[in-house]
Amino acid sequence: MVRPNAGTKGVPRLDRETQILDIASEQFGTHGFAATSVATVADKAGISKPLIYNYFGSKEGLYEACLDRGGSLLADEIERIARGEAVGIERGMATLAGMFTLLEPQPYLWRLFFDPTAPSTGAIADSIAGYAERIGKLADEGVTELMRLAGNDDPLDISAMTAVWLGIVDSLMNWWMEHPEESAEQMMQRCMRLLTALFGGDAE
Amino acid sequence: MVRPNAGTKGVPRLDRETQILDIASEQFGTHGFAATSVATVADKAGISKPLIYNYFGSKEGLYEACLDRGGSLLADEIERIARGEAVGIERGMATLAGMFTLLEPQPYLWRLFFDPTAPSTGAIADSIAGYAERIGKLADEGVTELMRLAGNDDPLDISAMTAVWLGIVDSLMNWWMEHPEESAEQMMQRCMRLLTALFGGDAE
DNA sequence: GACCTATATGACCTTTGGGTAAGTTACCAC
DNA sequence: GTGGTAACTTACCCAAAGGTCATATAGGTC
Repeated sequence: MVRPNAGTKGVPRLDRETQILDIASEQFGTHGFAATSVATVADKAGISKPLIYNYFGSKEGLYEACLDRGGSLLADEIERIARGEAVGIERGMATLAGMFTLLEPQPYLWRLFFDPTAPSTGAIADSIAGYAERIGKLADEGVTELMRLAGNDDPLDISAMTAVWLGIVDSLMNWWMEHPEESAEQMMQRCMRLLTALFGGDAE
Repeated sequence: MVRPNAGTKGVPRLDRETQILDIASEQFGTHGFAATSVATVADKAGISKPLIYNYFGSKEGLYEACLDRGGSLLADEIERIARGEAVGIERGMATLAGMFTLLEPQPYLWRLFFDPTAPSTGAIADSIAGYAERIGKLADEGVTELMRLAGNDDPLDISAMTAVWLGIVDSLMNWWMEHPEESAEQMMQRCMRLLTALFGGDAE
């Protein structure tokens, strides 16, 4: 039968891989791992399924490549902010600002690391755990410092507060994805206003 | 072939339905809608798949029945608390206390309403939206009042703050499910300590 | 021109899960 | 005793999705 582009020197592999990962990241990040099919990614990339399997080995391999690409961006940025001088809530706001800016062109990137339908064992789980550890470690540091300032060093309290902080970030990201017309700058200003509403003027 | 319980007057239908919903709620709430199969629910209930389809019509019908049963519990409790006199953060803490108590025997109930793998159109989506509206409406009332006290009546800010509040609740529920040894009372005390850590003594 | 490799495809296989067909029989009413 | 119904089952169907097989050929090297 006719095979449209078989036997062609098409797109160089590295370019094609980047294109595939752009589309796959958006699909996985928007719909979740389980609800995204390799066939859909291939369709949207204008290629065939076997090519994706040739390059990435499996659906999990594809997801892992997406994580590796996006995770470095995310974790590097959060680590960069953590090296700053901000502490406590100020550090939290700085982290949010950096993430809004980073994620503005690709807000779905966040969801790659917080997807309940991603595999919970194997390479993907290990990769997610690795990035979550990097991200959570910094969150934990920031939270531990804030809790220490408040005189609380209970490990379970710190763990719960870290979970709450990540839950706040997650809900803001989700709200933002439901309001894509809001810019990163507007989101940051909104966060400052919410902070002020909660703490009054001393958040300044 | 042998059909073990075919042709028996087994369990009265209402009793069997309750049993099925207990198991289905736990499976859906623990694994999510998509990752829960009707076959698994049947296995754990010790019955066959066709019986579930006979009683509930479809997988979506089964989920909807779970939502209807659990949603009334959740929404009724939150509405009961909302009729109290507490305002602002005090009301939020009262809501948490009520929910911890309600959910202690069945923490997965929360997840039925916050499952990204549940269908986003059709009857289930409508049902979830209905309960989410009841729950979110109360959250929105509480948040609107808090924001008004702070001098902020921007609708988008209120919407974002409501999302943050629900994100906090969601992250606490998830943390709790990862620490099932903690009692509802301990969770409430922990929340008070986290609150104190953030606001200092005036949260008392 | 021959050979090799890179880039690519349609067709196919297998498994899984939503759902149904056809059938069984205990219990109850008449 | 007969008929009807409720509660129930095994076997089966179909579609979808993960993944593979066999094949095509443009372009580059020798």
